[in-house]
Amino acid sequence: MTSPDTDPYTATVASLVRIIAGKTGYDEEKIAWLVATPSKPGYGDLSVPLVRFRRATGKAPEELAGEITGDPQFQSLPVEKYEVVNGYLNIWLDVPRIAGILAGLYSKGWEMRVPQTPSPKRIVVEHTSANPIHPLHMGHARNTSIGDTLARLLSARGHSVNRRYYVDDVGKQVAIVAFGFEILGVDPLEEARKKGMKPDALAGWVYAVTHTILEILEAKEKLEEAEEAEERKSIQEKIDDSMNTLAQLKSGDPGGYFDKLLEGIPRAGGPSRVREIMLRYERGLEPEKSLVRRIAKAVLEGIRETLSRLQVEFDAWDWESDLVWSSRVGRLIELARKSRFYTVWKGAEAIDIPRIIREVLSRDPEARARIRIPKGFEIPPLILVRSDGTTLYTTRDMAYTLYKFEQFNADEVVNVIGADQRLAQLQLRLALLGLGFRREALNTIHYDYEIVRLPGMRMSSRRGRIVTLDSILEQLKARAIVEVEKRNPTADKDWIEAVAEKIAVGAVRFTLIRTSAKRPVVFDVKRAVDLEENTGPYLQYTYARAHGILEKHGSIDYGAVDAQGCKEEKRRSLLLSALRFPLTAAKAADDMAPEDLASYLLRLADEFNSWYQADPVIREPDKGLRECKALLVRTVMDSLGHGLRLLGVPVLERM
RNA sequence: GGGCCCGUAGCUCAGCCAGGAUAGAGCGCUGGCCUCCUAAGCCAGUGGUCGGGGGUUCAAAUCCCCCCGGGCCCGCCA
Repeated sequence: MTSPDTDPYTATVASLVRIIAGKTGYDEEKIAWLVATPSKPGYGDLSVPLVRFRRATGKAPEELAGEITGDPQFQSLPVEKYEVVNGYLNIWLDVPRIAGILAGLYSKGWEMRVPQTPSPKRIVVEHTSANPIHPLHMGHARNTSIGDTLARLLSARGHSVNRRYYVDDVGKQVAIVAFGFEILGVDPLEEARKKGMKPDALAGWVYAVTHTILEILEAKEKLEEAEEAEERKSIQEKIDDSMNTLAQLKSGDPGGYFDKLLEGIPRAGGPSRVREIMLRYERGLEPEKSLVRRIAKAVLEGIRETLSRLQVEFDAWDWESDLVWSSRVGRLIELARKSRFYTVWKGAEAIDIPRIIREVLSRDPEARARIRIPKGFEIPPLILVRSDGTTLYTTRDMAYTLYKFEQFNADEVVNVIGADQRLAQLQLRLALLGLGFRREALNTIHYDYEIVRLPGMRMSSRRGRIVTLDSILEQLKARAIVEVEKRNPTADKDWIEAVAEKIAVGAVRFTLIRTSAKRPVVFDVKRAVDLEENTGPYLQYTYARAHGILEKHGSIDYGAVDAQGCKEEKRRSLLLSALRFPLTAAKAADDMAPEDLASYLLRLADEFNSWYQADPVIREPDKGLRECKALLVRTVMDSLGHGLRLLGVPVLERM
């Protein structure tokens, strides 16, 4: 755990933890977290809750404290003093000694980094995977921010990470946009360029209009068949609602498309043509094959452009249709048919999930622990194939899960998918378990996150009622430009714009990462556009401030550092806080909890800003003390910089 | 009906998994700080029956049970 390039604080914690683990038998990782986070200042820099170990060890707090502090290893640690109070062993570190060691490391070109995991794995992180029918909205942005940040954290921790985007081009939604463009008779990429739009934005509109018109046509058919007044009334209400949506969509017509769609959709067969496109595409038949692919590709181009603004990149783009055409899905279905869990349910081919639970899961304690099923929770059989022979999403997703393991020779596959798909993901893992893919089933992790809502409503791409990520970025950027100009009146336009762009990106990514994934967020544009405290830009600003100080100060003379300067209360506390970065980042990676890193960085920035106000660096007359303070700034800056990079928040040297 | 998630200051959220030392930030509100390293900042003040009720424990925001409120899921959709 401790390598020669570990900073002295992290190394000290590691040693102390080892000592305690030896005396108590507790897990090192759990102790590290307890010890390194005293609840309040005044309780030491490290704090050992002795009472907690009483149950396991039977040792009285004073006795255990004596054993720990009497250990020869403990005596060699940079400890200034310690005391036993209220069942705690509170330890004050010898911060000047730590600062001295740190200065020595820096002078030799040392770089701070996240401690490497003792058990590196090969991990696939699949995220975003938005359907290629519309631009990314804030819901996708949460997925993207979480997924990309997880990938960065895991990779920094020493795992091999593979980032994949699943292009879901098989299915009804894509067929609907394709139908729309077929009627318009235009190429989405060319047409979007002509209208000065992004192709995904154009497609999103075409999708919403086509979908709504189809909905109305289908409802009208039902209305004719319906006999009861009650039923007729409810159908009529739905139609009225859709008509309203349609009217709103019409006002966003990029130019002469609306009427063409309105007339063309019924004439071309409406819903039946959509079904036909779907069927023929899944079989890889022309011209539908080229039509659908061309549109999906155009939309992806728009999506990719947005993603690159967010500094998100993928190692692979996996087309769902390729899995079907290459008969991977077919082979999986064949395998299922031979399985003893194959069944027919509601007249369709299916996998008997309840039986897998009874006969496999309940006899496999490890599997039961990894695939947790709520007690009393009924999971229905999983239907594999539609009556018309086309496949279902979950079936294809099973084939895809296996594909991901295979492609990267992965130990673990993390799927960043909304919490609304929990049941489907559970079914998928159980089905894989039943088909004999135990390793894959147990190592597929559904990293679920809650939806993003708009104040008072849920986003709906079917109705074109979404807040696109692009529009949020633009609004943020516009605000940021004003702020940057204010502070840099003489700077040139390009520089200002580039900085504002990074501020916008930082603001979006940070807001989406800082609250835990389990909490539903209401996305308030006004609040998101705020650039003040507790935001990404606040952290960027703090980093830039630290950078500015060091720039003015010039290169640090590490040999001249007066380490005793770090005895002063604010300085010693700030140095230790900054040095908590490696442990914090490692824990955030292991827990897959980016929000923990986010709140650590905010606390560090707060502490730095507070100190900055009170204790001048450059104007410090005493040379040794000045270098000591510069070392402090350097350490804070490194922690902030590394932290921001892990969160995908762009680092700015000036803003 | 069943299941999962959430409920902490007026608002947005940490803390809960691994129970312990006076429950923390930010926004808001009140008052102060730029001849001085970026005021996107700092300082001081304001503000909490930790949804409610039981239980376990020397100790509960944290663990267990019940209830209430909100969201989501239970499709030959994805």
